[in-house]
Amino acid sequence: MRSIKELSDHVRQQGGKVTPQRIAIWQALTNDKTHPTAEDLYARLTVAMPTLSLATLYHVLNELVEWGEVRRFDTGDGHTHFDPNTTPHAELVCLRCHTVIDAPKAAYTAVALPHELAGYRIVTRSEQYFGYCPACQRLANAMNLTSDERIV
Amino acid sequence: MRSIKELSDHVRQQGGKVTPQRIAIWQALTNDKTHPTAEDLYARLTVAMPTLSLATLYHVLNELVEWGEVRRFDTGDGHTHFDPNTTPHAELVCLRCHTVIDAPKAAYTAVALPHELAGYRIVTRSEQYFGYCPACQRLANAMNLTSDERIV
DNA sequence: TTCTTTGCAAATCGTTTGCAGCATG
DNA sequence: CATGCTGCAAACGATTTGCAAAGAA
Repeated sequence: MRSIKELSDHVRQQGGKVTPQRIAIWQALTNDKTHPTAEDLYARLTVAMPTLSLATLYHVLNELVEWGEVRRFDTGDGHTHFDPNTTPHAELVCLRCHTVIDAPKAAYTAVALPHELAGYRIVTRSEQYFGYCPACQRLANAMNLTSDERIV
Repeated sequence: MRSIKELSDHVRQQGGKVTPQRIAIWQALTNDKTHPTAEDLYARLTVAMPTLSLATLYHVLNELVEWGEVRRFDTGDGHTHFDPNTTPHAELVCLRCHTVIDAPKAAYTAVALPHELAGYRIVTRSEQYFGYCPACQRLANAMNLTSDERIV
């Protein structure tokens, strides 16, 4: 995601207005590596800005996604997650408990982002690895043990 | 996604049952490259199996995702899309109209899928490019022209 | 027979929308 | 001041859940 200053310029260029709500949301996302949901951000933001509405938050998030400043992705937990980190990296998502962390650098494609693909003007790229986290693997093992015991 | 036969074996190994509904859904997904939503699949399936319920479809889709046989992803249109294609490829998603197509082969990471990353047992990987499709670019251009005319 | 799965319908809940008042440029 | 933005609350709609009946193994 670009800086608050650059985003402000971008909004004004589009004939839009730089409001305290937009700035607050942009600030909350800056350097955020927690892959927050809208609810996560709302909880954080309302501490300092109690009147902020979820509707406004969604509106600002959606425009950031359309601008390619933030990526939106799905972990299977029924909540949409957002990530302002558009630098080369990949996420690691657990297929059972749906937690997300950034994948080790070695796992990410070093291929440069093309400007154009099949006539599409490319803005950003997203990469996710899906598997089972250490905790869920232990859980699965424990369940197998139980099944074995039942056989005995 | 693995073959119907392999999936049948997998279900039985887990102590599950191979039902006509599961088979029908597996068949519908086999070789599907359209990135269907649950509703898309439901419409297709109920032609031959009118009593199939959406609840069952969602249940079967969710278990396929948990097994790593199918990937679930989000295009921003409010519908979850599914893809049984777990071979190396990437999707191209329009940030404005939310359509999805497979990206050209050249755009996909040639990096082999690791079996393990940060303690996670890796099952599958997903890669998406986000940008603006030709039609939405034309739309944006048309809108800019209108603005210019307004200045005159 | 046993235990999983199905189907129906209702419930859930994340997200969007409409509109009147407000604030930015 | 003109227009875009906000907040509220209601609407929406995709997905999930509970439970009784059905059917694999």
